[in-house]
Amino acid sequence: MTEANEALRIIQRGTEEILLESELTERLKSGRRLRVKAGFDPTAPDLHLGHTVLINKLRQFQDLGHEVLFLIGDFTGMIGDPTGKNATRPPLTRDEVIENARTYETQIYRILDPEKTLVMFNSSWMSEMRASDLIQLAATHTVARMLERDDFARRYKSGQPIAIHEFLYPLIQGYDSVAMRADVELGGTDQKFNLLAGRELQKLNGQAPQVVITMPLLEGTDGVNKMSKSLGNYIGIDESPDEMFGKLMSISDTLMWRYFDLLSFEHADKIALMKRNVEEGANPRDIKFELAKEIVSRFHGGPKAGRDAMNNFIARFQQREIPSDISEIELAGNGGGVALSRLLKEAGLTTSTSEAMRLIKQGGVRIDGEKAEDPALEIRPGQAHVFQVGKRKFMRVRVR
RNA sequence: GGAGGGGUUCCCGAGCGGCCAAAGGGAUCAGACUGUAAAUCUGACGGCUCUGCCUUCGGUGGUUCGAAUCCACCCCCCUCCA
Repeated sequence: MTEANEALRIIQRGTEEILLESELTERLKSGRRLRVKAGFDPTAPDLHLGHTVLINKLRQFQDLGHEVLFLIGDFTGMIGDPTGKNATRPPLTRDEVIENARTYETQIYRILDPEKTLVMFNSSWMSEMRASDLIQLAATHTVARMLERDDFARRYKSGQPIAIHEFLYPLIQGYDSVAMRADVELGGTDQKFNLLAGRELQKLNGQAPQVVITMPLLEGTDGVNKMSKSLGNYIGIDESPDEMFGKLMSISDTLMWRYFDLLSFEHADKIALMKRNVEEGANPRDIKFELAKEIVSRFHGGPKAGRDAMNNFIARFQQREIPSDISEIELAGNGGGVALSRLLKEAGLTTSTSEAMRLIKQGGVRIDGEKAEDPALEIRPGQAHVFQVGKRKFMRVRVR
């Protein structure tokens, strides 16, 4: 087996699709240092496990000696995207973009090798582009072709608005590949159309078309939608070990295997063995512990972090202990005490006093481990108490 | 420019003068059950100084004792025609 074939095997693992594989093999054989592109939005510098599926793949390219071009789509980000119902997102300022980019860097270098990473901004070529250039770019694709894109097609059919500039996004993204002279571009499966636009534009510009690699989208903790910050079903790579561990434990048994496939670095054979064990009666929870430990260890400095998180988890949920590292705040009582419902709101444990009252009525609030029943209960100044809302929200509060 | 349809609470979507803080579903949250699983069941799901009060149904103004529901103007979206 030649070296290139070995490299191909590594790259293939976990991918959804490689277009065209023959081209990739060819380039790997050339022995050149390949330019591997991946684009990111400048808006959400909060990377979660879903992103890491792709970033891990980038890392593998680096390990094989190639260079990663980490593209921040600040040009498109500055235009702002007025689609969807969620109130027009205000365009980002130059400073915000730079700030976000910096946050990206601190986060991606937990996975990527800085020595083999080049961070680029598409504004550096897009802001040079003149209107006539842009029109030329737009002329390369037809409306019918654009409407082939799955989400455009769906929105068009169901009567949802599509703004004209949205047609430009795939073109700009494709043009980025031209400007960057990308050999390979990675993206989620939902990016396929845009990635292919890159190939066409490169061909039109006399470049060899980039190899397109799509990665599966990781489902969020709900097991249904893809992991995303806005859906609140994500596990951020910056979250505390306990938080991360807990969220991983809360995924369903079925979803757990998906996470193994897409996130674990364990050998495929070992994963298969675990699967067999569960089928033969092993408690899936224990397998999930392994997953949670691996992930927490990866992002929190080694196996000890994983073990600690697991021990905390067991203490807190299996033995129902109150966690030891609760944050503490002081509230000003105006003269006397503070009504319980109000205190919960001010401490940020609930979003409104109405919600606090409801939760108390439903038995979801505890004070120092004792169930609270009366929303009007006055909390007197002086001693601090531990307030608990639901299973996981704790806070120590002292009334002044 | 013309014709038609539409904008309802986080999302989808019913309501079309009082019984509407607004059906139903989803999401979410709490409780039970558990492995903090998932599934299931129960309850909640605008705000507040909470047996009551206040603010909401694209916007503004009007009709009415009373408007999400009627009228006028405006804004936005979709479809068809040009």
